[in-house]
Amino acid sequence: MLDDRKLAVLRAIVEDYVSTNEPVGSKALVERHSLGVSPATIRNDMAVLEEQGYITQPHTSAGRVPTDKGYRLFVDRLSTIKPLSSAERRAIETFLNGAYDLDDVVGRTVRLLAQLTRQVAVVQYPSLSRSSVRHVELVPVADQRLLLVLITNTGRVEQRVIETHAPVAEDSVAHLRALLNTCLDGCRLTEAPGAVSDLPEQVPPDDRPVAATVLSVLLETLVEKHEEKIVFAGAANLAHVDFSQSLRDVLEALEEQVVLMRLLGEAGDSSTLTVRIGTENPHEGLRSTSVVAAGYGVGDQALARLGVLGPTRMDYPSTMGAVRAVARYVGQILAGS
Amino acid sequence: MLDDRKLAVLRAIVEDYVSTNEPVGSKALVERHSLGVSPATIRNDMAVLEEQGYITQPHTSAGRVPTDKGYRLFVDRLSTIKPLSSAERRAIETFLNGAYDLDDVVGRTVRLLAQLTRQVAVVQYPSLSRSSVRHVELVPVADQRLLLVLITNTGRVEQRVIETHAPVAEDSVAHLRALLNTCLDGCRLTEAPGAVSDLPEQVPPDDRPVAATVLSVLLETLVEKHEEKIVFAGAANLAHVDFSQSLRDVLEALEEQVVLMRLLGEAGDSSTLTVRIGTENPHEGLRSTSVVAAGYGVGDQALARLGVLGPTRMDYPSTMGAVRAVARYVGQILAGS
DNA sequence: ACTGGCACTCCTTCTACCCGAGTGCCAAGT
DNA sequence: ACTTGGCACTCGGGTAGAAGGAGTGCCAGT
Repeated sequence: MLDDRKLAVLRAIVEDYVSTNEPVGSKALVERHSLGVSPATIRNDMAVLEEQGYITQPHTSAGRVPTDKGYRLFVDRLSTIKPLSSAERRAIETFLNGAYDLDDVVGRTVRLLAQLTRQVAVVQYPSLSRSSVRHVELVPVADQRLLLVLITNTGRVEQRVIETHAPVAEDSVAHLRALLNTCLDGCRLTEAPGAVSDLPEQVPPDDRPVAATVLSVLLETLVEKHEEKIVFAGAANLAHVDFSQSLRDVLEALEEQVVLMRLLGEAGDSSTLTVRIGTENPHEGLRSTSVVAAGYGVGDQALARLGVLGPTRMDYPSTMGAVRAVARYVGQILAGS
Repeated sequence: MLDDRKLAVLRAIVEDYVSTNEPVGSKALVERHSLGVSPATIRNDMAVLEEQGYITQPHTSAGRVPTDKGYRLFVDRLSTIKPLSSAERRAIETFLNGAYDLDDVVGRTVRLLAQLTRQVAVVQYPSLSRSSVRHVELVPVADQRLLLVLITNTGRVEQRVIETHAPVAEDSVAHLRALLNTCLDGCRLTEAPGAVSDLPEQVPPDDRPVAATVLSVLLETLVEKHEEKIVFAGAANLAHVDFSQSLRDVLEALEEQVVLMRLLGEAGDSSTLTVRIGTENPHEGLRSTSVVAAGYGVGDQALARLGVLGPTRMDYPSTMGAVRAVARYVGQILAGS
């Protein structure tokens, strides 16, 4: 029911609208793209496209604007992901290679992605649940306080202060630390609760209350807090876009971790790009924004996701190219460290 | 040259303009404040105030608006810091008490301050240079990689991955770790370079290259990276303000660490409030914003600063009250942990 | 199936205009 | 010497109408 030319028209409309930010009319269309037919013909096609819900006109006597459904079709069938220029590739490399710890990697990534796409970038920290324990450290920092540091194979370092409610001997701490490392070394975090279940039996009775406290904090850190950390950058890029709704809503949404989490979606297959357009979005205030996201990680397994948020009227091919490239590169960086 | 009534007029103008966001005229002024004189008299006073540069009119036949100089006088001599309501005090307590590590304290603080003032909040992490070492941890995370973790008495945890370029034996690592802790425990970070200067001599010749690498990374972490970390929240609160300049400039400035640092100013005496108004600001894009900042820390010594950024047209007494209260409370929290 | 022509719609821009808030100044009053 | 009421003046903002123009839908012809 949509022949090739109608699809070409839709594609042209999306492209023109994205680049000019103005409703596109039939005349402008034939001038800018060599469609080989007259404006009148295009008008007929447009009428059909509109009837089917792919485009709409802001008011009579204005050009057409793609609807969310139109963008969806464009993304699914009419566009190909645009590879980055070599200059951009080089920028990614030089920018990310200087990073020296996970915080730095994530921080650089989010700024890079924002700059590359001129939109808002969102990066989730590698999820704890898919990581495994590389090392557990237990350090007394005061009379009745221990600091628990957990280092994962993804470079993530979690720290928690533990109140012991009673002084703990150095020896006990050292013993407990050794035990923890024995139980947990290399262990997937999801399997951690099982791995430490019989640990209390191995500590002297006197130390059991402390051990229990430490364990409960440890498990809490792993289970409750897991994959909550997420950052964004490039809010300034929103300023020059005029949103139909208030910019405030978008900024508010961005400051809520929970919303950001849902925005990026489930961590699925590492290499898949997800595009969520306008009303497909879970959050109320983001109805006129789109999100392009991808998982990143080591090998096939996605550790977390990153993506870009912008107006529905965005340059999908380029954005998708940037997101994909950055996701891959971050995966490599993480694999190497 | 400015008698009491003229000062009262200026105060009234600032207050009215802040609350209504509209140029205030002589008639409105006598109606809303009991000044006991006629509009004509006020007009004369206004003319003087304008001549002296405290107020200005956007155009002839409009009311008056305070200038930066006017706000300055208001803040310095015409206003008193407004204490928080008890509800607000309670909010601070309940919100900050749940924090369990430094990241969390800082994160909660910045969100709290943003919410309290309905503006953009900025919080600097406790400076490394004024902290002392509580513990140094050195953990092998791969064949040729060590993770260096540095824990300070302010609860800050710094981590760096170190490439050793050669495999290192467990024993050597343990020895080095012990040495580091002996040298550095309780040591002020500023004195760290001296404290470790003779450390290389104490390690076996075979391990000296590794020790040197570790030390150089350690010192680099302490010296170069120090006090760079800073966060902000509440950007959404900027959206409903209409800036004379573009909102984009402000958002851009906020995303640059360096600018944020200079914004808060030097960490001086812990309890002093600094107010920087409009053009007093160091940064180009922030010429129509004001910053209210305070140091926070344990006791008299300021560890770092926090503050609020908003339009010059802000409610200074309340903002100053909130900043002061939060700074004090964060100091208490840090002292206790 | 495509095309040119044409009438129609309706947004946008421009102009002219009025209204009113607010001012500065002045002369008179205290 | 300050304060006050009166008054003319200025200028921005809002409204109404007109002109302009981009774009459409439809129709009849090829």
